Amino acid sequence: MVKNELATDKGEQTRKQIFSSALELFRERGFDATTMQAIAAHAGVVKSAAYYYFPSKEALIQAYYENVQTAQERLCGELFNTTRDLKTRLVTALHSKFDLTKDDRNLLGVVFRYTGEPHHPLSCLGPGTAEIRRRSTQVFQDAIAEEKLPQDLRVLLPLALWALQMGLLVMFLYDDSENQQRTRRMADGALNLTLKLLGLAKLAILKPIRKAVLELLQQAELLPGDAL
Amino acid sequence: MVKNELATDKGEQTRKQIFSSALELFRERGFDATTMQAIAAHAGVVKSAAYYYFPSKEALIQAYYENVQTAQERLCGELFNTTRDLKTRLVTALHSKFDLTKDDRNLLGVVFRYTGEPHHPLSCLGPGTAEIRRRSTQVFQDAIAEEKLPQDLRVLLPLALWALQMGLLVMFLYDDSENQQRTRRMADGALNLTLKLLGLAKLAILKPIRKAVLELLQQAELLPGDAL
DNA sequence: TTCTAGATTTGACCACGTTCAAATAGTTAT
DNA sequence: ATAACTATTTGAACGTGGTCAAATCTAGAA
Repeated sequence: MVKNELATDKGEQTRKQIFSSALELFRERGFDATTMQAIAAHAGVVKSAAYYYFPSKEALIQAYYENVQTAQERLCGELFNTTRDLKTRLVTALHSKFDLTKDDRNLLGVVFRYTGEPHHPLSCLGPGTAEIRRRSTQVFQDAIAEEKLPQDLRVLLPLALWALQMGLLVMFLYDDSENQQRTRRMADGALNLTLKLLGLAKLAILKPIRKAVLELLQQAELLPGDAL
Repeated sequence: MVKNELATDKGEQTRKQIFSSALELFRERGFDATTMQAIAAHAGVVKSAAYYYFPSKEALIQAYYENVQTAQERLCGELFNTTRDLKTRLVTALHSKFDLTKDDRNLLGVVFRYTGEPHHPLSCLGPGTAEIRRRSTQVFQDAIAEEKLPQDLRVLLPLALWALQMGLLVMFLYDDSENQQRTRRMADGALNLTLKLLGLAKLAILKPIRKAVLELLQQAELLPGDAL
């Protein structure tokens, strides 16, 4: 995302210093209460050095989220190699993101800051974040890869699951129940429901519904490329 | 929301001046490019006067959104008095918000800025905005008021429609099609689908699904008070 | 070694959102 | 009219995110 092009070894070190200082301070004091000056000082550099590596304070959060995504891919990748059970796969896909971020909910919230501003480079639905969105969706695509499914569902499901995850993530941020049990139960419930509906999807009576949904999403340009 | 308690007449005038100056400049230059200094100057006061009436720059957007909400309530209220047709009512409820904000999409986006930060006073899902959320939901409650519906749906539907509206609003912000046709078609399609599903809801085979959904939302504390 | 081009680091600086204590205007009671 | 109290207005100041041109460092070529 930022300065990930080839950099000098020393540069890479500095970048890591700044990043981990930022994380530490964000966790300790919260995002807004942490100044770039403090981050830089903690990393042993001057403020403008931080801006050499990260274009903005929020970009540090973006980098954090990319790390989380990478970790999720690793976790899920391992599990997908060892079990073929669809439900286990999906449950893991969802819960892994919760597990990875449960202690950083205040950081995570910042990811959503520019949701409503399409032109902002960090808009979580904008073109600037398309790649990480693709990766996020890919996890679900991998999760259902082994299933026998009609082609349309093969496209639709990962998208729907990604959307579900986004929604649950917001819920996760607001969830004040112990260890966010509420959100986790919701995730499980939503998955069960999805699987149940998946079983029902072939029913004749639901055929027109399913077709209608698909057409709707198609004309909304939500299906193929990266409209959203 | 802000300083709506009794104020002097002159104070009220000043407040209006500042608010309309803000709107004008936001529309002209965009939210971020407009400085509080500029707003105040345009309103003929000094910068800190603006802060006497609005606690932050974003609070001006909040005030804008409240105005939109009020306008929607008026529009829908009128229509609900003249037609009993459910679809017309729901279509109006959705489209009115689009119509009212179509020229202010860049302003509208700011409303979502603190979606991921529950403790921020302007978090669009937080306690600080509960009242406007209630009003927003009330419109849909009014829209379906005349229908014969089981009690659970009477609670569930307005909530679902409010959520639909929020989702569509985000889509609306990203929609670069002429006059946001795409989002509008999506809204109509989603409504059709909802009505179709409503017709199907009594079907025996769907009974367990419906029950499952309800239980899920219940345990997520999404139904009654203002958990979210 | 010296030169050069690029990567990195620096400190000075700016713009803007926000705060605040003090000044002023308005209103009400005596 | 005066005093007392509140609502409003003001200007000065602060902190922070971000920019920039210049300085320094690094590594390879001559």
